[in-house]
Amino acid sequence: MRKPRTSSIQKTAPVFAALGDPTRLRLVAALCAGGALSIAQLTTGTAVTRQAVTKHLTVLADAGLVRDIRQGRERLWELEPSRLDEARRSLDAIAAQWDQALQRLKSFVEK
Amino acid sequence: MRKPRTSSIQKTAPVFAALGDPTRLRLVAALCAGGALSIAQLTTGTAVTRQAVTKHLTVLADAGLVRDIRQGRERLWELEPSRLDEARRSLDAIAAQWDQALQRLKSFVEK
DNA sequence: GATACATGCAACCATTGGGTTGCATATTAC
DNA sequence: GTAATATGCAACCCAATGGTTGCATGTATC
Repeated sequence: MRKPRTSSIQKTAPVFAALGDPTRLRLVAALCAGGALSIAQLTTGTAVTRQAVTKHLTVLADAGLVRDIRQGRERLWELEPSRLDEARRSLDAIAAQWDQALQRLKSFVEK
Repeated sequence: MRKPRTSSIQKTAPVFAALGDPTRLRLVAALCAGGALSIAQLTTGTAVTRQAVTKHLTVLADAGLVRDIRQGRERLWELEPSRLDEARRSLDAIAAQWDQALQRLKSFVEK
């Protein structure tokens, strides 16, 4: 396994940016739990408008985190498994990198 | 261990937002590798201004990811271990949640 | 004390972002 | 066909963001 270079880690910025909003994070959580959901379903119980939800969904889609499937007059949204898995791996990589830094900091304090 | 509720996961949004910028991600990576660095050090080799770097550092600081220590005429920046560890755990939690969703999606396909 | 270095502060600018409202269009359901 | 539902499109608004430049201030250094 190749040590992650800075440049590759930087490619995760868009994913982080997409997740860096409470509303979008809520949408992802809902899709995690609820499978494929329509815009209307994702809107009910929210403080924001349907249009706002739509916008957030397109942002998530641009980051490759979700995908839409047309079904009749509905537009269902679901998680994008491959990209989500990729993002998950990025998180793991960063977590590992942080772990190293934390180790280093800790050993420095104890020195 | 208590199952993560949506509300608790949403608290990680600011951290994601802070990391959702290539420049800031680069700064975090630099601090991961380089320990405590001055603003000037963090600026050299960058396309942006020293002021821009300063702004990004305050954003990271607001998210609790970095901390500054004054040393003479320099202002050194380093990772905030506790908060970083907390963020790391959040990432792990989300990753676990995603794993569940991925499992569910996969088993659905194979059904 | 004068000079160089590291940073702070403030104003300013253009773009993006999150959100809304209003109206048009497709797709069921009756 | 008509009514109801689900969504699309576009314009608009305001606040936040990422960035700059110019100048002031603190701190070493000689």
